[in-house]
Amino acid sequence: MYHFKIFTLWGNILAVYGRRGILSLHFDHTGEEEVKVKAGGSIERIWPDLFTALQNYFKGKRSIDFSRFSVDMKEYPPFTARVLEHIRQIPYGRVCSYSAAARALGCSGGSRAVGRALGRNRLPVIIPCHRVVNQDGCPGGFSSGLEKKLGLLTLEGVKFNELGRINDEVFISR
DNA sequence: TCACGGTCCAACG
DNA sequence: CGTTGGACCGTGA
Repeated sequence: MYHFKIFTLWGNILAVYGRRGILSLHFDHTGEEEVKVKAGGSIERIWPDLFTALQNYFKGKRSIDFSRFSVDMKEYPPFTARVLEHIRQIPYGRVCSYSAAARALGCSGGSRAVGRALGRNRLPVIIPCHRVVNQDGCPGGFSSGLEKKLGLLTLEGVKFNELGRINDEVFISR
């Protein structure tokens, strides 16, 4: 298992990387770990790319796409993994509701289960769980702090109307 | 089994 | 519109 630190406008991020792909991202990382990149693995080809993608993303560069990075989902329970893989397809600056995601996975009525699954996401931004919101356009919850969710959505240009809701056209499905 | 969520819906006022 | 109570579903203990 490798790990390395990434410097962004939103602070330091620690990325943990295994043989199969990225395992987790940790925000607000203030530790002093050295960047560890062992020779011979595939990581040194991947990480400069991830490094710049994240830097550009937090600079506010539009439509940054993280789908080319391989992620390791082996540790997630089956439904959770399916939820995470599914919501990975939500494009930059768009959103979808918890219930629509549940429905798409053949689990209509499982909106709370979807929320619970998203709360276990160890790969924020790369797996954009902040793009899943309540059906009525309200932001919904975020286990690591709602301010972060609002910040990420705002960074992507998502606007909230006077009632604090996201308008219809931003949704890919409801 | 049971309790717990990043929810949803209908029924109020 | 805002609030409230109950129902729904996957996990982990």
